[in-house]
Amino acid sequence: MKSDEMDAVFAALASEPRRRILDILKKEPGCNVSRVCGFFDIGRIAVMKHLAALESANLVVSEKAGRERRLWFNPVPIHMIYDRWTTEFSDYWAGRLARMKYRLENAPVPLARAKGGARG
Amino acid sequence: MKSDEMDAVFAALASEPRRRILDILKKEPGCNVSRVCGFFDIGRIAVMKHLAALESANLVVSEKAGRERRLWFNPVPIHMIYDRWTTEFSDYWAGRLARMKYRLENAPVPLARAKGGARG
DNA sequence: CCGATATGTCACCTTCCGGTGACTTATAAG
DNA sequence: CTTATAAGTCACCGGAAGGTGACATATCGG
Repeated sequence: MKSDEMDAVFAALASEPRRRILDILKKEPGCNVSRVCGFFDIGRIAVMKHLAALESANLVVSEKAGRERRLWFNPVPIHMIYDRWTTEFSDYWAGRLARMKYRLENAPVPLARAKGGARG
Repeated sequence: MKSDEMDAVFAALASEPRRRILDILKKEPGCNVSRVCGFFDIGRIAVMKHLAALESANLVVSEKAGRERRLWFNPVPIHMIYDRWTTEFSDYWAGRLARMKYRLENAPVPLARAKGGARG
């Protein structure tokens, strides 16, 4: 997966309405654009732009059926990221994570550990 | 994990320079801002803005040590998303994925099945 | 103190994003 | 044909993102 493809996927996911669209398409696979619009207060053009972002990230695929466009959620890009994370962060997931969580969540800005005690 | 926290995490990850910063901090935990800047062609202010985005997503934590600011990668938000995906997409990961991959990767825009075949 | 280094802050610019309305095209239905 | 519906395209606007330089602040070293 190339870097700009990752950009597109993460950017697409970085928006609550777009994540919601994915939920809708999971529940109603093959529904059309108007149907998706029905779940939102924003206008149709805005929804179509969100769909365009999702399609360019390959998180949504569509096919034209008559005058409608039918939409499906595509889990493949998310699965690829998931797989990558499995290997990329396996060290952290096992054991090292506990220490990090201690360091990071309990001691946000603990000034104390400056340099070698060279304080003056 | 709240929705706007997700927004922040995904938005932070939707940028190659910011993902690269995470890689740097994994390899050099505790390094300072200038050190990170050394890996980039863009200016220091731009790097600091990227760091601010990462910190606001809680993907990076820092502590002030003298005149320096030391930086660490925080895997916790990624781990939370990973865990969520495990449950959220487990249906797709198992079996249903194969069918989707067929449908989606071999037939990107298969206009052919529009009206004739009544999809299912 | 004084100079050098590391970082923080501010104003500014350009580009992209998310939203809008107006209009066009394509299909369905009569 | 006509009319209604689904979708696509275009221009526009406000605000946020990503970059810059100039300047301010804090710390280290002598």
